[in-house]
Amino acid sequence: MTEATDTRTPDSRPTGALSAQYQPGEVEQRRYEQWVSRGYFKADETSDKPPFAIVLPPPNVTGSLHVGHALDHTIQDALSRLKRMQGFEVLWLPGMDHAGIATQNVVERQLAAQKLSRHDLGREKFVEQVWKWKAESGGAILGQMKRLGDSVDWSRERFTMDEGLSRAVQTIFKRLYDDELIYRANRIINWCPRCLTALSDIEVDHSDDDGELVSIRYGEGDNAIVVATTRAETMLGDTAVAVHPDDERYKHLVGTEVELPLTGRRIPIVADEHVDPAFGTGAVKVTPAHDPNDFEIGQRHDLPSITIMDERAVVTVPGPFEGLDRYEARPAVVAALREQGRIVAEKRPYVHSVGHCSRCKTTVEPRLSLQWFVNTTPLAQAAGDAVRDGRVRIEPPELAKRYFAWVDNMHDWCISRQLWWGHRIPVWYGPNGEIVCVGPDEEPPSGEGWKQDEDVLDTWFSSGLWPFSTMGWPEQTATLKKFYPTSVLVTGYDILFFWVARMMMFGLYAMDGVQPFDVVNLHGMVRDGHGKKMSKSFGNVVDPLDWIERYGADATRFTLARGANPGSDVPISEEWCQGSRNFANKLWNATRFALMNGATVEGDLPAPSELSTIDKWVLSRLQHVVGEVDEQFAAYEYAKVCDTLYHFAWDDVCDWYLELSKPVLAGTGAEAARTRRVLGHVLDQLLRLLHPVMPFVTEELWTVLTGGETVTRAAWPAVDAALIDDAAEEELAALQKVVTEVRRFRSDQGLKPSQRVSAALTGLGTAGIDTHEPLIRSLARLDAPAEGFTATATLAITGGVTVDLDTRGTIDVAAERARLEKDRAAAEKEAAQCRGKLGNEAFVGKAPEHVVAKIKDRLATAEADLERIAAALEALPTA
RNA sequence: GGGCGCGUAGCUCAGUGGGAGAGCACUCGCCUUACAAGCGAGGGGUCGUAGGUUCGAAACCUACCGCGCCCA
Repeated sequence: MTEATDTRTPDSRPTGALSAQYQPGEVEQRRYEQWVSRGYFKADETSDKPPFAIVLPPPNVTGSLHVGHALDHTIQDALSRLKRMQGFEVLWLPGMDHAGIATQNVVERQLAAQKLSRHDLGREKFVEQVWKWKAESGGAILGQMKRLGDSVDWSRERFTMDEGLSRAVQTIFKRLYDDELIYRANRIINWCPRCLTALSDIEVDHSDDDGELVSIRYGEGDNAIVVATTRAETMLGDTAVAVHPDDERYKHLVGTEVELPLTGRRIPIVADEHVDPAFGTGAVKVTPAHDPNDFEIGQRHDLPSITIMDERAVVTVPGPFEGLDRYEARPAVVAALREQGRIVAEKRPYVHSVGHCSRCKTTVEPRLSLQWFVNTTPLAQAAGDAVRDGRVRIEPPELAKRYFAWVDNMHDWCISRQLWWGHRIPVWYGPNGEIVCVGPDEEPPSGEGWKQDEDVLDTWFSSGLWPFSTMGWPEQTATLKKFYPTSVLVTGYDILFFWVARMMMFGLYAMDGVQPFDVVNLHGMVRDGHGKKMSKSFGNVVDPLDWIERYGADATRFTLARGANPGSDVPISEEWCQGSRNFANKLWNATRFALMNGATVEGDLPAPSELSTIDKWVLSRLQHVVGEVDEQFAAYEYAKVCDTLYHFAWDDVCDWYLELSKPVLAGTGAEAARTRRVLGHVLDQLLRLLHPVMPFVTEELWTVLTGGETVTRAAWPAVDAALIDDAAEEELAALQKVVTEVRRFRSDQGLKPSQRVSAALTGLGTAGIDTHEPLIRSLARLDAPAEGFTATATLAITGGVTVDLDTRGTIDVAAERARLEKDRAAAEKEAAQCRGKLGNEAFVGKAPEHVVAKIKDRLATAEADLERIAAALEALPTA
């Protein structure tokens, strides 16, 4: 891999030629190490430059770099590199999340392999074990980020469980507690019977699963009432039957009691607005301890709650079902009811929405238990207002609707987890029922009978503090002063609620109303080349490291960025990555060609008055491109940035400018010198523009081309309006038109590129391109008319140029006729369309003047074309 | 059930009132002295359907059909 590029020392101008192909592997590793060791990514809070800060969404310590990270990081890195070049003091702060349940599960699985549970070790030993795991196998992703080229400040790496962040967690917990925004209550919460912990609403994934719907008759005769349920076993904990108050069918039963089968208990029939009379029989069983809706009904009607299962979802009610798991108890209960003739109807399969633990996929069990909650009402209000009043901008703006839908209807947040890995809740319970919340600088109460709460906090509690806890909060650090609020938060729209809303709530609360970031830039999910979700079972998962290995980090990044249209998902495929690799190679070869031809960045750029039209044209195009890229970056339009640069580099620079410049570069005079300077300038600027997205190849080429130390710190190109030259652009368009038309003729005639053809060109002056005749001849492979020149074909080109060609009698008349007929059809269609519009009085009367003028122009062009085509057809020998 | 979004070339997507575009794929011709990971040329779309607004609709409005996502 190294033999390709090792002909020069890393920092100097080339001592030999660049290889014919770009080999990313060696370049990437060498450049990355150099960047870090030279401190290019270090942020300086004492700098006078304006700040630009991004905090990296902390990946899980258990994670490895997947393609979603690759997209997220590519965007953040592009922004960071752009801003560095634009003269900002950039902080991109890396770190990791301790990922409570996920990490604990990893270590528990390891223990299970040795037939051990965490309880065998005990809390202290277990947590020690987790730390050990973290030290040995955690954080693999950090090394992988380097492969991608992430320009993070490694000296500031943080971990949500490190000392400083733990202090931040305790500080904010205490504040919220003292402000009565944290409370403890017996509530129904989502419970994972496998992880044995509470889950917040967002840690539950819903899916439509096959189940059963069983209709059960409670009571006898006229008093009988039928209820339907997908979870028959919970009937053991029913404490009422509810019907809608206006439901005529049951009016006579409201207020009466009915016997609950299998238990002998008598339960009331209550009326509640919440019941949907149209669903099933219109009567529902009420199990307050095992269903969130039923819990609400229970509260309203003051019903008792009977817990019938333990934390592992095993039935605890004394009797025949005791000791059965919920899935064993369900058929057992149904069988017992059937024996009593109480099963009225059964529907299997019955598809309904079922909640699953987002970590282990186990079906969650709603469970009544004592947990800690955050009262989100005031916090969510502030989080919504910050976006409503424009202090925080969500990009793309359409996604703000989703954000509002969430923050404006937020439930209180269950923050306690029955885990051992995480921030332990800083609350102590005394022997006489005292409850003390301990702040970071306070000593916990000691003495007989005091015990700390056993639970830890939800992982998102600490990651919600990330934008300021990582900068040293609660201390008033220089870093916070310089870099808070952060500039942009880049993340996928899937964690808008998980994380963004939490950071908004905590940031505004902890930082006296100052938002944690000015802009939230949301991107989509990475999908395969057919827009399908990537999944292991489908076998379409892309490993970014694999692509980096085979195609290079730049190609991988370019592919991702090129697909990143605002608000929509990002499809990628290996073919497209190959295309990106090809693009990197194109840049490599263009630079190689330029160096071989003496391109330089020494000295001032010649004044436009001294330059050829070709040079003026490419400089003019460059100005437009710089302006477009600036606008596109400012609008977070990464796909468009890539597209603009791809076309400028490939079409304008490589296909036209380099080709047009070859004859000049072959010379040695002053004109050649000027073109070498322009070529050097254009490539220098192009490599700068591409650096944010393709950092490695641009660094390698730019340092070789310019002799500069690094492009990472080179100034971002600025538009020079004096170099915009409409006349040069028009002239080039006319030139391109002639060349393209001749090429088309040659191709249609089956003339090989090696076959020179004599031709006479007329009308170049009319088109304003008479000075370019030699260029046209070289690009279109046309020789000057020799003695005995006889035109066998005539090309009449829009703009007034005529090319008479002597094909030495080999003209394919049929092909030429077909070509001309096609052109005529197109021109006729165009002319008819224009005449139609201009003949429409309403159009001429109501359309804006410039639109009408444009149509008139088009008609004139089409008519002139028709005339020329007719003449050419006329002149064609009859077959 | 509630909300949001999307249907444009074979595939993936830009285009949001005034000549249907890109990348890839495809066809043809080329080892033209930077690059075959390349060069040149070309074919291909009644812009989901039906109405409406407008001088003019792929774009705006309404309905419908199909697909996706989020929430319950």
